Amino acid sequence: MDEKQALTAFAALSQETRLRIVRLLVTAGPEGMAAGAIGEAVDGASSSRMSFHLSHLEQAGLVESRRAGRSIIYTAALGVLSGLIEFLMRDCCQGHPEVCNPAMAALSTCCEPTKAATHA
Amino acid sequence: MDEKQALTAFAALSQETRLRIVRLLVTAGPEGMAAGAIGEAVDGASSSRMSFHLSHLEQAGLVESRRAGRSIIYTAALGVLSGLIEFLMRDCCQGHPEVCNPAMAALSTCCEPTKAATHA
DNA sequence: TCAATGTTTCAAGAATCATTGAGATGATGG
DNA sequence: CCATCATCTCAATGATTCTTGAAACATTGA
Repeated sequence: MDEKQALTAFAALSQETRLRIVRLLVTAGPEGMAAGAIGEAVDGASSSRMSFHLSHLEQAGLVESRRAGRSIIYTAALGVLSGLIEFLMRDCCQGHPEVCNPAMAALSTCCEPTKAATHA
Repeated sequence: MDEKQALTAFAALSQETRLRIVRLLVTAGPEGMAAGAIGEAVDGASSSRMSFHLSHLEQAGLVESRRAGRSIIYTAALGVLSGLIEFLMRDCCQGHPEVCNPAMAALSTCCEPTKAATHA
């Protein structure tokens, strides 16, 4: 994740509808959701508006799509999301563990403390 | 950190000059940097442009300012930054440790594995 | 092949955001 | 008090982004 990708990802996440889409898709897991279902769940938004935001997110690399019959199924790109977190943290932690440590504490509320993590 | 704050923070970080300012200030640490010095370091930008971006960042809560003589010194708001990371992670990890674990590994490159972190 | 369904594409208009330059404000030293 | 320095504010302009509605495209079932 370089600066340019991070910029694009931040821009994608800085819009209410898109942020909600991403959150929804992350919780939806690997099966993902059809564009229409996302629209209903998120906003009651028109199909063209949803399509606009979904393709914006796809350009930014935050979601992926596949066709299933007439529907197009979107899934969250978990790898890119964690890359963004990494980017933020790498930048923020340089000699300032007071940034990382609260983040680490937050992580431990949903992941087992992976103390096996190797120093890259 | 609620959705609205996160949205504002993402918007603030989605602009090249502002993202660079934040990175610069984080590495500058608690002493911070004067507006003029930030401008030179980041961009060679005009003073009014710098002021625009700095106050945008301040509104978003990502930086703080204090006056010192004629200069105004800006510092990164580390707490808000880690709050944003937390927000991203809380949302992204729900039942999907494949998002958190790489982030955790990344963290461990700059922070000691804080396995003492308590489950909130 | 036809009609229906789910989604995308396109063009136009409204809204928001970034940059510029001029001028205002506030602090300092002589 | 005046000149200077550092920064901010404001209004105008240009650029980008979001929304809307109409039309196109792709897939399915009859």
